[in-house]
Amino acid sequence: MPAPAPPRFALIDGNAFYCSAERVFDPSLRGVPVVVLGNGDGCCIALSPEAKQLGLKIGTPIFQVPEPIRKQIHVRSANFALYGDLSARIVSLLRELFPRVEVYSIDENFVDVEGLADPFAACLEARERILRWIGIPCCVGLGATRTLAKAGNKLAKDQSKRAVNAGQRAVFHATPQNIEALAVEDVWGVGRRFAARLHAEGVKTAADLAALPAEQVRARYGVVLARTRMELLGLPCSDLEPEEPDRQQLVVSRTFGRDLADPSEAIGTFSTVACEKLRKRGLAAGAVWVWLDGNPFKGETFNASRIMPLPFPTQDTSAVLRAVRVLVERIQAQAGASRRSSGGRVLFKRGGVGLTDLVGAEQRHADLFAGPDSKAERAMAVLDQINSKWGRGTLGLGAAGWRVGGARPGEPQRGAPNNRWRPTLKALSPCYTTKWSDLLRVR
DNA sequence: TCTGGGGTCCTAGGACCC
DNA sequence: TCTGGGGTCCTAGGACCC
Repeated sequence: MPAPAPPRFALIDGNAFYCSAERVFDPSLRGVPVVVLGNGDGCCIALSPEAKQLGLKIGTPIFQVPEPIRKQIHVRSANFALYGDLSARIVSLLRELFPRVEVYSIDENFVDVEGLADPFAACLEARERILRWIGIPCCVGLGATRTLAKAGNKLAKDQSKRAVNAGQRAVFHATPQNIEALAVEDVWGVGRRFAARLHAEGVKTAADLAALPAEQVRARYGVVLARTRMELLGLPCSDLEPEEPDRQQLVVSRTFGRDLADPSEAIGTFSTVACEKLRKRGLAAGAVWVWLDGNPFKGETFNASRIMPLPFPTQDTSAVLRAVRVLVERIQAQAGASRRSSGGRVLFKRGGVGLTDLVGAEQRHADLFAGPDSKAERAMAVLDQINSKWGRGTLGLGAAGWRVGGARPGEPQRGAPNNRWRPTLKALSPCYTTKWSDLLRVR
């Protein structure tokens, strides 16, 4: 058998990242089952190993967890400001150690290990530093392709779980010859649908997928999976992308705290947040869309979306809000019409705003009639400055001046009084690293 | 009572144009 | 009334990712 190709890529991934992040500043959470809940304290979105051992699954609504189990777990509301900050610290640490780093997600980074004398040792060292300096335990996968590095990462997680010497075993070099232990559904690029079809064909492991004829994969599953198969064989079809590509769209959506007959305030707030993100990235939106869904858990299957092109790509919240108001009214009219015969009305459970046809704000060509409205956009810049200094929601527009960020228990609700659509968070940890008021006190 | 949020890419089919 | 090929753009739907 030929010697496996040396690894070119490594994937460094924080273990149960949100749970580990909560543990960094709260030692009482270490060694005990920790669960982090998503929007409105709805579903479990992260589980510590101890929580997984209790049989909890990602995505389970917390109210479905049996009471005896719930008594044993420590629950936190998702605190993305904290997680994002710790993630950025990991990235800057990695940039000191490796020539190229691709930020793949909040808890995963690909790095370039090509040409290193001892890639395995380099990754072990990176893992050790992240653990010691930032406090997040990681696993590392190495491979000749990004797909193999991903596979190695999963195998490293599996073997370090059982190992006595967890540090050493948290790094795994995956090769086309040693991936038979990886279930095909755990291959990067194989989701639920493909996994079911592959199983039906008798393809159970990553090695089985790699062994399928190329044409067969191409014909039955498309080019994406065909590339995945190539990468499992050690033939690279993709490289690192150290530069973040320009966004194509920007979405803000939520499940409402309760069912709403009139979701316009909530949608207005999402629009405000979306526009803040837009300006932060130096982008302008050429079109706006809105969608609203009923509550499928109560048998309400209504859902609809509407899009509106803007006369000129804009960064101006008030221009977006004007479009959004029309779109919401149109969807409400459609919902009303669909219920007129039955005499009922539609209650909405979930909705969102999308900004699309994004362009760089500086790349827009001036248009005498359509804009940009530079006066309005300067006003937006001032608004952003004030909100970044005093906190999101300090200042807003009349049509949407209510608060979005997670208020903690006891914190007064700023903004419009009628914001009951927003779920309250019961167990939000302090923003230890991003808010002066939440700095840890040592005494 | 309470059921996550934010993205990308590919493909097929239709409209439209030459 | 019948008859063509080829290109592009757009959209909707389906698959995937974290």
